[in-house]
Amino acid sequence: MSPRRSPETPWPTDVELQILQVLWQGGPSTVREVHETLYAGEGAGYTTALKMLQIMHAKGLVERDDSQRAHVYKAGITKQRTQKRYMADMVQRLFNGSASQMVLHALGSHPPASREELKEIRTLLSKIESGD
Amino acid sequence: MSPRRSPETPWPTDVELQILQVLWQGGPSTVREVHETLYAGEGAGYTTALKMLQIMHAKGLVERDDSQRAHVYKAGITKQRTQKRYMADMVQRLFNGSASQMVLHALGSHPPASREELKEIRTLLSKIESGD
DNA sequence: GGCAATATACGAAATCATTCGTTGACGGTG
DNA sequence: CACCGTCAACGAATGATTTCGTATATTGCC
Repeated sequence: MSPRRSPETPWPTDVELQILQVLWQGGPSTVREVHETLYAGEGAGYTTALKMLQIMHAKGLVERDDSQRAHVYKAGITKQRTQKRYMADMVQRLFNGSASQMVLHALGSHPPASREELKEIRTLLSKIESGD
Repeated sequence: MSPRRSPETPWPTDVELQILQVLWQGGPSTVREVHETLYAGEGAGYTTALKMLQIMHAKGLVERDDSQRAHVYKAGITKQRTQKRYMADMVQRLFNGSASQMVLHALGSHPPASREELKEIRTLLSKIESGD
């Protein structure tokens, strides 16, 4: 009956997050594509990317289509959900659970560049203020 | 000429961050105090806390007064600066450098509880809008 | 069929974070 | 002085992450 309780994917590590970014950005990709995008020329070798994707598959962080010879991997968790998860964790661990404190920090350190962004934030604030 | 380039402290790990929280919260503390606060009854043993503080001292994450038998440790980095650093990193790695996107996420997932917080955010927005 | 290119799979090394056990020093109390 | 509790120091075990080398399978092509 509960709406959608995923089996709780583990936290992506740093490298895993980089790979997820590639998949979020470029969509389902082969190992080669991920490797080219992430380590173009420099960086880790092909088998490293392969191993990482295999590990991530075992963890449920990516899904795999192995119907072709070159398996195709796609993100197993959405960018949205991951962002939310990291945010919640950071709020808890670093801002004593106060999202507002974090927002103030964010706006103070990295003020929004565009007028549209400011407007978006104001709109959301109003929505919250009016009781959602 | 550059204003104040600290020798770039390494990122605190999870456990290290917990310890820093204790020091930020309770001020300079002995190993015993940190241990009691963090692992009261449950959790890691005393020597683990000691070892962690020694490691953190070697990394420059904490400072130490060893003039007494029970050494006194205090945070070597401020909470403010650490918050800012984590934020910047997260914005870069998870929000494509857009702080606004992160703010929207934060406000969407964890709306501010109090009216004061909302007001604070609005005030900061105005300040930003008026060209700082 | 045999070869070259490209793929997956697997195991192992290197590094780091975390935890603990043990040792030796210090300090107060009887 | 001898004892007991507390302390710092150190080394080592464990587990996770990341990297790579090697083995093996598949495909297309001559």
